Amino acid sequence: MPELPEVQILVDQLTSGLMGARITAVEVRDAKIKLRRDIVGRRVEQIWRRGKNLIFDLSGGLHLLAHLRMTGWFELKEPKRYRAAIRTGNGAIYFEDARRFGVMDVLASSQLHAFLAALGPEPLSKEGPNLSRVVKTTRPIKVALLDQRLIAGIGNIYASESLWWARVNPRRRANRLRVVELKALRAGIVKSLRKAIDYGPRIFNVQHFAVYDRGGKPCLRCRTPIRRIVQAQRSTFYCPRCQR
DNA sequence: AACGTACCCTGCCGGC
DNA sequence: TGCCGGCAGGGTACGT
Repeated sequence: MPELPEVQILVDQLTSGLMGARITAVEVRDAKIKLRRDIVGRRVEQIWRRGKNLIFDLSGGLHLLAHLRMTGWFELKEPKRYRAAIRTGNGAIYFEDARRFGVMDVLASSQLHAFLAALGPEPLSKEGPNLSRVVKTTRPIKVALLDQRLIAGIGNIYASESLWWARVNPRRRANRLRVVELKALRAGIVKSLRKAIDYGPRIFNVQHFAVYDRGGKPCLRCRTPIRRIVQAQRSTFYCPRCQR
């Protein structure tokens, strides 16, 4: 599930339960997970995210980097099944991940920064979404928004959502967007991401998408049926009337 | 550079 | 009720 908003919500949840905790043990239940044991004994100093990556800063200059991919999540209470657990003085976090695509790694600071440097800008930075890399490609704007090197944190859901808010057609070539459209897109990205984050943990109990997974249903602005197309082998949803 | 395909896995859903 | 194909919000590797 997790794109930028879901990862941010998870960061907020984990921060309240884990900040300052000392890691006392590591349990790996899935051999696909390779987790260095030398994180044991270290303290969790900060939890944050970059794009869709979740980062635990540990004492002594190590970082636990996790990418949840399709189905990964961290739970504070023990789920039926989990791939790994990190135990602390007053509890544990469990890495749950049905499809087992998620990855975790322990990195030194220099390695972490090298990895993160390859990602595009943060859409929710103070300056707002920087589309300077996005507009250099001839690919359709929807496809460009999914490229984490061009802008970080937007996935298949929020790419469609952002374009709907911006009233931009997902098939438009990224490098052909006009200044007004880019301005609308920057606002649309912020709108869709912030709106999602504002739900907090309730996000999983509400259907809050404007277009995603609403093929055939009426557009919330003009009642025109939402259209589903496939771009780069993935579903795109948009309103053919609002998004010319 | 862009596009298509295959792959990594499992769970769920609709159709029969 | 049970089976089965198709599909899924992520990303990488490869060939054209």
